[in-house]
Amino acid sequence: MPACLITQATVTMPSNRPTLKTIAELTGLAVATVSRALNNAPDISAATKARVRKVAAQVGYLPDRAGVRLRTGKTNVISLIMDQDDRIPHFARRIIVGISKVLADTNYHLVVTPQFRDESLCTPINYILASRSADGIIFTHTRPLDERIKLLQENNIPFTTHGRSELSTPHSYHDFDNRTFAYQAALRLVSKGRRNLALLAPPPQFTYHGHTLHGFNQALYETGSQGKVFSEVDLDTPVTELRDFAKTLSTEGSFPDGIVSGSELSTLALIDGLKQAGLCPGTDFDLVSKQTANLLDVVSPGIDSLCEDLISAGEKLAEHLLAQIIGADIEKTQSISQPKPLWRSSPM
Amino acid sequence: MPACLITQATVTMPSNRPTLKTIAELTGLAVATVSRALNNAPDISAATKARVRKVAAQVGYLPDRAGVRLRTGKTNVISLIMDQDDRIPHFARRIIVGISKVLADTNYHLVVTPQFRDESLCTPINYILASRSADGIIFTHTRPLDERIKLLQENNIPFTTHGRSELSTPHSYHDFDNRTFAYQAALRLVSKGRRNLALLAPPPQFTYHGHTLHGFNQALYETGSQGKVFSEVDLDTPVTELRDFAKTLSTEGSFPDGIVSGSELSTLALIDGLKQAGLCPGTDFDLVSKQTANLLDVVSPGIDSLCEDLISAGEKLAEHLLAQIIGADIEKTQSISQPKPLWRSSPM
DNA sequence: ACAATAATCTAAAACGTTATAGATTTGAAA
DNA sequence: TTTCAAATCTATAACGTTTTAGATTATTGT
Repeated sequence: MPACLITQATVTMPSNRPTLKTIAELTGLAVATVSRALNNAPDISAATKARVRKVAAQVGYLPDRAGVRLRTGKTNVISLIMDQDDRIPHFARRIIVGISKVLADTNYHLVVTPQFRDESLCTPINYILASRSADGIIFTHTRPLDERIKLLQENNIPFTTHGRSELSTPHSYHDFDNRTFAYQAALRLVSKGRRNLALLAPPPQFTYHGHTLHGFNQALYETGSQGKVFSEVDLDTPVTELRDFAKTLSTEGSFPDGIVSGSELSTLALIDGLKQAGLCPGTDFDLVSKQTANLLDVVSPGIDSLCEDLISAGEKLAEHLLAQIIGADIEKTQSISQPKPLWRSSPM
Repeated sequence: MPACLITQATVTMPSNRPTLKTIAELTGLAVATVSRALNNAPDISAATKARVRKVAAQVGYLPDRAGVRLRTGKTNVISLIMDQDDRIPHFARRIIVGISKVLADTNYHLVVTPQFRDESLCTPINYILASRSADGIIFTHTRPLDERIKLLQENNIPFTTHGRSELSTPHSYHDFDNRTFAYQAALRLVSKGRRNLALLAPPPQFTYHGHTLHGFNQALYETGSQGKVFSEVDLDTPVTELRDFAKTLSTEGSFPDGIVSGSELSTLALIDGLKQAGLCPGTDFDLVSKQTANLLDVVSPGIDSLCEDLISAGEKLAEHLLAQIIGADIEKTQSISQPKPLWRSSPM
């Protein structure tokens, strides 16, 4: 009777998965003892712990996440809020790779919670809070007065952010030093003889907009160079639009001969537009770009760049979060990474 | 006594989260009744159901995932196996965006399970199976005789794959029609007068390697054109190496004047190399590329491309998986998407 | 009016875990 | 030997949910 077989299989499959009970029966101990042994409780003898651990390994015991979670409230989950529409296509992926690397040594799982364009920044976080579905939260694209930070702090849940805020209460973060990036980028252009600089800036709502401008302006000031921030476009401008914008640049009165660009895709778009306008990179203008993937490897002559390592950023974020969960001081869970220069010796 | 406050807060915070019990007390019904009402059981009166649902909404009830999971075994999780080292930097992200879109209407969470380079393809899957931590699994980069498929089928867990296998037992998948892609790409080159074609093929271990070659060769055969598959490089070749390879191409005896490339980053690398060798795209050679992001928007003259929509691929995969979980036929959970041509009218 | 049936609700158990409070054994001090 | 404490283990309850089997009430047919 195949129907009977199927019914039995789907309805009352005994599920041979080993539990604490399995180990308890195998060792003759109580379930509570097995639990305490595996959790290294102080009132269990070393001999018993060893025996329990051996049997647990033999039967391939893995603690049931639902059981633990129900009893303790610990989800063993960390949640990454991922923007569904992101101009930098590899950004989230690299962050995830970094997080995964760190979580691999733990029993934390990473769940990706989407942030949709049409909803409030707080929506995904409110959901996680209401459903208590994560022990900690990571989000990116931090803003100066970020409402998410206040929300998370009020609810007393561990979190860390990619990027800083300007709120007075300290919080965990990892950030790239965009001030230094823009500063060094501008200096590099000046050292190549460029004196009329321009900055393709991040969108103004993000905190690193200010950092970038600060570094750029400081370099201008220190070197006595001219420079401006493109006001018509920013790093969120679609590449085709950016390309078209670059085409019109040369017709302007004070054509910038040195450009600092905060993303490599934007850089490629600018170069393409300027080339179409008949301008040659390396001679008519120079460009220094941030680089977060290897996208600039495919353009010659080589573009000077300063690298932000997003995978290691993901690692830092995960480390900060785990540290917080086990009670570390906020101050120990803050970090800033420095840009790594990749100056090309202009081949050809 | 602040210490006391802290202790109370952390140790015995009453956790005001509403449960079935809350609703039961509020309505005067039994917990079981509330549960059955919310689950729309047939033996609960419509009036009771309405009342329970109203109160549930009022108190903001969300079922506790751990409780459900412990009782039913249903995790409400689907797991995406994500390769940690992927040549196409935005691939996983777009898939995730698509999956998230579909899962947003459900109470499924997406957990990303990393696949590390040094471990077997089966390692992440074995972990998920052993820990029963997902109701369904999605993986990508499918191979002809994919061991993961056999493993998952033996363990009777819903899964779907990006890409097909050549195994005889049918399974759920979503695939891009790479045969048609290569076929149409080659035809396009022929229509532009190119007669000596070359294919930058996918790595041979993946199923779509065969599909791509098939379509390419069919176009050669039908048009009576010459063509070859690059044997020294493939789509997994690092871009710098690919660029160097392209530089040497023109010195060969039979220089290919039409190239089919399966990824846009590879395309950019090839173009850069050929340009450095003094060859001009559009005149000395033509190129048709697959496009999965907007990377080719930043190069002029425009490159003909055929688009694969990875976000909609993610949607399809999620839909297939959810359909399977509620018991759909395998045949209904298979799909193939067609390339969307994006022929440029060669500006400039 | 009575029994049979349908409709609606409920009590209890179970999933796997850990915390609490208590039980038992061991060892040392008196 | 007795007493007390330390060391080690265990029984029980609880986390929130659903399933099962049974209880209660309302409805129907005679």
